[in-house]
Amino acid sequence: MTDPTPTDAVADEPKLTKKQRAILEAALDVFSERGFARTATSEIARRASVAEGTIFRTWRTKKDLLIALVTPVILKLVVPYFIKEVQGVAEDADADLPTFVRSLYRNRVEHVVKRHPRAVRILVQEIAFHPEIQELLRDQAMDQLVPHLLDAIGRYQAAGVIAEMPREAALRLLVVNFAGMLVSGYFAPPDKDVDQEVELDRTVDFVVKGLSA
Amino acid sequence: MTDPTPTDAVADEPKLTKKQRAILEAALDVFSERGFARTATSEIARRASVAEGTIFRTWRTKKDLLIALVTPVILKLVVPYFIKEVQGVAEDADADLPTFVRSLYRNRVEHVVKRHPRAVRILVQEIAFHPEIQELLRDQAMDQLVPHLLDAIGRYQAAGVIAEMPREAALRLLVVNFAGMLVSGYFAPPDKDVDQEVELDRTVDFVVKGLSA
Amino acid sequence: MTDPTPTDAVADEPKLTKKQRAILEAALDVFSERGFARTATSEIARRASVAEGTIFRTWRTKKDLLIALVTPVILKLVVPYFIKEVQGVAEDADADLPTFVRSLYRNRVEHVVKRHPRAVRILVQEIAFHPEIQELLRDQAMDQLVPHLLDAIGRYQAAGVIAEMPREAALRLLVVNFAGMLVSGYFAPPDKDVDQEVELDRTVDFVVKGLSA
Amino acid sequence: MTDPTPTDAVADEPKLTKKQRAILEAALDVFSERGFARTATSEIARRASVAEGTIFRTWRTKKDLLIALVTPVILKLVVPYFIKEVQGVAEDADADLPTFVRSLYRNRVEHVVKRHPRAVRILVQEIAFHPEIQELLRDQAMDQLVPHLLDAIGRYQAAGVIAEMPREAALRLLVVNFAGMLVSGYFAPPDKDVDQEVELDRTVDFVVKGLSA
DNA sequence: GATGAATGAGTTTTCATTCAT
DNA sequence: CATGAATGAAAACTCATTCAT
Repeated sequence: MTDPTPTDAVADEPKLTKKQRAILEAALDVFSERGFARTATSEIARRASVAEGTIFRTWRTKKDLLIALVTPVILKLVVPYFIKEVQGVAEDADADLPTFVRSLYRNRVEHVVKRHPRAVRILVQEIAFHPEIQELLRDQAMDQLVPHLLDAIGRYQAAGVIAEMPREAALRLLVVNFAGMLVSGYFAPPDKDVDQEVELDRTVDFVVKGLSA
Repeated sequence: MTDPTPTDAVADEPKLTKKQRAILEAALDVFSERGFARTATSEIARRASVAEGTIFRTWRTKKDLLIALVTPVILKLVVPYFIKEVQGVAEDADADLPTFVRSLYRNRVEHVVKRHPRAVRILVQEIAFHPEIQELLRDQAMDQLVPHLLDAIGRYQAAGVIAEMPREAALRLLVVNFAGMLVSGYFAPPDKDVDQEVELDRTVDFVVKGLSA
Repeated sequence: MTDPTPTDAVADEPKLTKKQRAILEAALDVFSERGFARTATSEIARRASVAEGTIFRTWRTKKDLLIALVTPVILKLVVPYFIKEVQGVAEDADADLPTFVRSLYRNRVEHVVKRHPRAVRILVQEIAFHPEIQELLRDQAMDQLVPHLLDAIGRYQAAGVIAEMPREAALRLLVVNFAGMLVSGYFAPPDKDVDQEVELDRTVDFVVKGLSA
Repeated sequence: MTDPTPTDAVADEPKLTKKQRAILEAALDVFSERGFARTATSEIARRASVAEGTIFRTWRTKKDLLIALVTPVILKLVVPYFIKEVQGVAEDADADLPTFVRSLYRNRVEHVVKRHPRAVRILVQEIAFHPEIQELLRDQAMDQLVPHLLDAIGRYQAAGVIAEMPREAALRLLVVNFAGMLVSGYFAPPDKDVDQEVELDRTVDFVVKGLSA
């Protein structure tokens, strides 16, 4: 909405020179295309039209560059839009499950995945190999987002809308189907929004029915 | 059940010397731990207690070794046990959806994922970067498995057991939740089978309800 | 005695801005700690709280900075206090050897080594690799100090106080034991002046006896 | 005497290929000429007529190469010939001080410094900057050689041959003048053995007189 | 004068692959 | 078949120096 060109928000970062921004932008491209380990810093420099040494003035190692790309996405994945949703549900006891799930999914998709598709891809690919990133995600996402979602699930179970099962199990199903929606986006060519809208509806419908008591 | 030591079936391969087997076994370990691109062939040689050059007598390049690891899993993912299931359904029109989904999931889990966990992990990580593997998966899995599954889905829709939606959409939901089950296994510590059994039941239940008309 | 804070006399240099002084001071630290070749100019800038480029406004190269540090010490090592001593001996034929050696050692120690310990250390470490510095030392020290000392030794030999041997050999023994005194100061912890005083006496005694006829 | 070509005993090392030996030999040259930090591994490779990567197959880092050069010298500096000397003195209470000092100096010179001049030079230059080497020298030399020498000094003091002073002070004078002898060898061109023989005699004479009661 | 971003040549190190033994 | 020393191309990173602001 604010940003009409859905792009990885390299532009967000403050106090970066043009060249530094170009480096981030290039790294985003190459890391997501070829993977972190397969990418040479010389390639990044080439694409950013920058001397190779320039990269290392700002980021001391190649890995620092990776983390600089991935950290803002992790933060955005969780923090800003989240509060409203769950609080909305918390305050409005009537908010029904489909609305909750749809707004949860849609916000993540619109604010994170559509804007930072390359960074999300890098995150998914590299998280298995970088303890620092795992930690970051755990600290940020797990300790912030997860408790709130578990609470919400608990409330829906109390209201008889979600079937009896460990709340963690329900959360897993919720998350997996969200991830599946995204991943299918990677495989399918990035065509019309219509499709994605329909896909969103269908997935929400599926999840709500699947969880129902 | 059949195989008491659930291990990646390096042993299955015929006509391999001890050293070759050791190399495959070591590569399986290291590739799955550190990723293909991050793994040095010298490390594989070290773990296999083999000279560095020995690897290249059997596999001309490092990539050949990767493909040698991943190919059998792709084949096993699809071919042998599959036929019965879907044919069973095909012949027995009464076979209900829960039974179908459960047997589908369970077979995959037991015959592929439990036996070849490292190879599956490598496959998931590397498929994005290796056209050869993508092609292999497409040729084998997609052209074999997918049509059968789409047929089955179509039959269930005709019988009113699965809601109206593109069969591909239903397939995606089916697959994503299967994958989600596995992935959660990677994160959670590999504890008791009971849990996994319960998880399987729950997932099957969820999927069946979610797909229901 | 004259200078209560025994420090490398960066402060002596005239016409230097605060920043320039800070740079010299920082370079003195780092060069003596890590050696010239191992020291990055950026590290000097950091320690001097100065921009990286600032160093090169005053000294065109890193090597110029080294020479700027080392030159004054070389000059002080020789010129100012020396005249009196040897001239005293020259005029006062009665001056005995112990007094001569003691005053020679003490002056060097007090006026050079105590005040410029880091610069002396740098000089010792780097002289082997920089022809410019060797030349400087030869021009200044060798051509000034050495002839005077050889003369004095000759006089003591004529007076029968120093044994027959080439004057250069006697000079070497004199210098080596002076250097040894200093070097042992580097190894031992820098404790009380008393010790050093005793060490001085002992070394003088040793040298005088050793040289005696 | 035993070894007609006084060379750094790279040849001593067992189980090294020709190329590995060439690398050590080249490193010995370049390190001693230009200093460790100023030497590029590419230069070593060039002089050894070897690919740069070859260096790192045997020594994991440039520093490992340095230590490989310096370690044997440290060991030889202390261990093998030492026993006889001091034990000779221990058993033969009549052994006079000049004989002891001369044999001590001569053995070190002949077995270490003449054979490993470049390695000794490297050792002297680099020891200040490498804790590993300091430790090695402390462990080997200090804990082995020093106590024995202090004992010997004590005995000579008891016999009234060495003046009263802390035994450590006498040791320092002994060592410093030994080192001075060597160092002067570095400055003077390496000419005839005769000179060095005379120099040795003179230094021994000087030290013995200097230490005398 | 001062700054610090930028450079690019150079440095150490890695590693898949080859090949003589 | 197996070995492991050797290669060389490429990788990540360093750093003295320049120059626009």
